[in-house]
Amino acid sequence: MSRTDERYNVKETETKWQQEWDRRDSFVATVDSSRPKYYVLEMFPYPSGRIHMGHVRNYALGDVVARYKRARGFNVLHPMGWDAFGLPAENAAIERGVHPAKWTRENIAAMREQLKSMGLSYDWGRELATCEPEYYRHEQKMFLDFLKAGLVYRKESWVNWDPVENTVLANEQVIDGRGWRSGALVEKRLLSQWFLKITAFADELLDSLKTLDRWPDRVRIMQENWIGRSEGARLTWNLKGRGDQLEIFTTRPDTLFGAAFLAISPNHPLAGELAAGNPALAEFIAECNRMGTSEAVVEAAEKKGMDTGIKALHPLVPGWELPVYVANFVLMEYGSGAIFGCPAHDQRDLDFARKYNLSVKPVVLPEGADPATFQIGDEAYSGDGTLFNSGFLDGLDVVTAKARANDRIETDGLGERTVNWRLRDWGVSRQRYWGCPIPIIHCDSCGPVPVPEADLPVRLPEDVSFDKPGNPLAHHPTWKDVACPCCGKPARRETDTFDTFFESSWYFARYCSPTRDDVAFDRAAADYWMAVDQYIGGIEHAVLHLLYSRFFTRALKACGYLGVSEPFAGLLTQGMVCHETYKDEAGAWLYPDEVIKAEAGGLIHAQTGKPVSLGRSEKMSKSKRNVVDPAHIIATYGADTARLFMLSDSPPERDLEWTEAGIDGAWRYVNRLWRLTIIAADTLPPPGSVMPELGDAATKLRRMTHKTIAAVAEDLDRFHFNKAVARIRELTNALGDFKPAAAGDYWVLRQGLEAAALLISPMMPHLAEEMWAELGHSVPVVDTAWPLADSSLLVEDSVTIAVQVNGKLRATIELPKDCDATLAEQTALAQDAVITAMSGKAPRKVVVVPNRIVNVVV
RNA sequence: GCCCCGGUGGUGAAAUGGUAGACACGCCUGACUCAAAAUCAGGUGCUGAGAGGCGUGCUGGUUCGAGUCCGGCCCGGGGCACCA
Repeated sequence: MSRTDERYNVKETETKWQQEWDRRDSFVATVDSSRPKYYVLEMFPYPSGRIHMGHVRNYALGDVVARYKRARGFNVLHPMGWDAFGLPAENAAIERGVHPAKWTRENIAAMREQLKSMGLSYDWGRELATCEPEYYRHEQKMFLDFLKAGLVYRKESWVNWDPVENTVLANEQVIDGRGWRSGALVEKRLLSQWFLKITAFADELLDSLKTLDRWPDRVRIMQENWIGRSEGARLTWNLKGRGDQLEIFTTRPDTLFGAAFLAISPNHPLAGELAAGNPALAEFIAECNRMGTSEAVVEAAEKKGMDTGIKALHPLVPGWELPVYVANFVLMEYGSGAIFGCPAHDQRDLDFARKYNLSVKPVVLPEGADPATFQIGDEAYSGDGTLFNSGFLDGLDVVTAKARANDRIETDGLGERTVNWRLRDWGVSRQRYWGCPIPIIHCDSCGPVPVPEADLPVRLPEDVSFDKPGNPLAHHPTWKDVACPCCGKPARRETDTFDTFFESSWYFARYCSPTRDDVAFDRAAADYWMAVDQYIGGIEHAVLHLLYSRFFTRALKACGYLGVSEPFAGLLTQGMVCHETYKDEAGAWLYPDEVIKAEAGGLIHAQTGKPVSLGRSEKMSKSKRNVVDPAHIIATYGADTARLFMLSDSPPERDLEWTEAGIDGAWRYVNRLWRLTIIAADTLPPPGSVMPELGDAATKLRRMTHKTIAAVAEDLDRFHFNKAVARIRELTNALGDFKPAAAGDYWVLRQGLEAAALLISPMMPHLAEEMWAELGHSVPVVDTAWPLADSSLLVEDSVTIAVQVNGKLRATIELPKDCDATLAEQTALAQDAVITAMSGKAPRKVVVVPNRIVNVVV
């Protein structure tokens, strides 16, 4: 059998190199202050049972960065672990009777094996799982330290309550206002819960966004909007016939003379008080409270209100009385839970005013409008203009009017300027079992008391049952019974656990010293490795996870744990992996491998032969069955093929469409590179031999090789992985077309193949190793430096310049690089096509952009 | 509802305001083969016989020149604080 008939044995090759990297400890990271460090991190997975294509994409991206930086001489830290607490484990326990701990640990074991088959360059010695006491003991300590530092407090807050299951529901478990399992109408309930003072860092979290110059702009904008700093005023209104007052927050004090009503949140204390003597109002508030706690639901609901009958007295105009409404769109969490409405200049207020027949008085006149006739129709006017109908504010622009109104509010003692934040403190209590126990003991005499540090960790008991609804920790027979650490009397443990965002807010730092039992972080290791140089994960985490981590890092710094403020210096957000959807005649979703193409065209069911309808491409999800199992793809085509496809077609930020054709194409490329290598291997001069004299074709190929080396590095530096792959494919095509004859040809061919192997190695590490070995190298790619381009081979001496007439392309001309503009202009004007297009007219203007374009304007 | 992002050939996509469609998939034609697969060679935005014309979701603007910048809209996606 000739070598050209040899098949690339994927399984054998991939296993062989994975074992070899393992044997060499290639990816074990150690602190080495003599080398520049580079910390690459992909968002760790929730151990749901099997890896999905989203994981494959995320980890393929991370591995390219890790291997590339490694080859470029960085001391790379690239760890992996498990975000192992969470609701799905409890759902599995309820639905299938498996203990969350068992379910989670088995899932981790299965997924670890799947990840290992991908050939990722992880330092597996640093693996962690957040559900183990060795991990969560440290966050219990952190919580107690935050408590000491004044960053923790307790307050009442609303939860979704399922009255049938007697359980708190997550927002995703509330569907159309009903519990997902019970179907019962959900109620809001107040519970006493623990909060972290993220708002103490609001200013800093906002300002520091500016320093995160390697984050996508859109993520920074989203965080900025989420934090939501707004300048305005607190303003007190007297209530007619009552001794008390109502405090509102407004960002538009300039529109005070256009006020039509006041509105308070259904959860405002005043609303509660009034409801006591007003059954209709009580029912309205109850209706609002049936909406659940989700802001999306509240905001999307029809805007409704109810007049309380109370009148508020306008603070600037004596005798002016305004109605006070309870309105479902006013959030108790924002500002003071009360607003004034100016319908003319706020769309939501306008809709409300039209609905309840309230007056609409414009007070800001757009430029050019006539004050005598200007009216508000269906659209509120929120732009700039000149104040009118506004007493002492008349004639001012909006910015000045705001300042003047605020001055008046302050001098008259009606209120004061204030900065309000949309950001709310982080409620971390969860009434769940599968999470980290909150290290607090409740004593009737002493109140909430921290668990003494010597008693940490508070371990999650594993002998629990899920037979009864509610939190198993709460009805465990003995676990919660303890003596009060202060007074020794019988007391109860806190049965709430932490929000699982708690664990993911510091795991990145734990990787620096994952085996230290005594402390969360070895300070020297954390100082060396932190911050994460490149963090990679889904855009869905743009706000919450990333903001909590930024806050947590600051809180840890304040408590002396760490030296950095920002955890992630660089961020890459990847798009989703999508697939077409299929339905059978009955409308049931079908898996892609149940569907085949019919000979007559169209799609049919593989078994039944019945027609299948094709739906649009959507994010892969179990519920729609449009999933492809990575394990199956890796077993069939190998990890390199799967990785290449993930990287080659779409840019990382964009959604990726998974197709059979795409994976086939990647597979063919793997074989093509392999064949190219083995056919040539025996004919080439030995590695490292001196360059012979080169002919024209060889010189051309050599230039292309060097250009590719330069371009790929540039593409990888900017995470343009798809372009890097395209360039390597171009080089591959050139190598395939090249017919070597002279000694120099073979030398250049070797150089080209070696470059191809090294350049593709971050994407397809196994194939690259195999090619490299075939080319006669004994030191593996993993220990070989990244190739460098010879810059003298990158410059061209001539360029193709486009010639336009009135912006339309009419010709292209070949000219020496950086040639004189006059030469470019004259050559352009001499072109037949240009002369024709000018149809005898004289050029009015000629725009010459050196080395690019000549545009003749006639 | 609010915030953010995206929309370019049959498909995934390239393109510092400067030749739209690099690279690939698919398809078509040919070579090899008894045949198929694989492989190799050529073609492939739409339209037109051709010269040419038209083309980056729609619409208006800025510019010598717009996929790229600005305004308005349509469609799709992410997030909205207890999914992770």
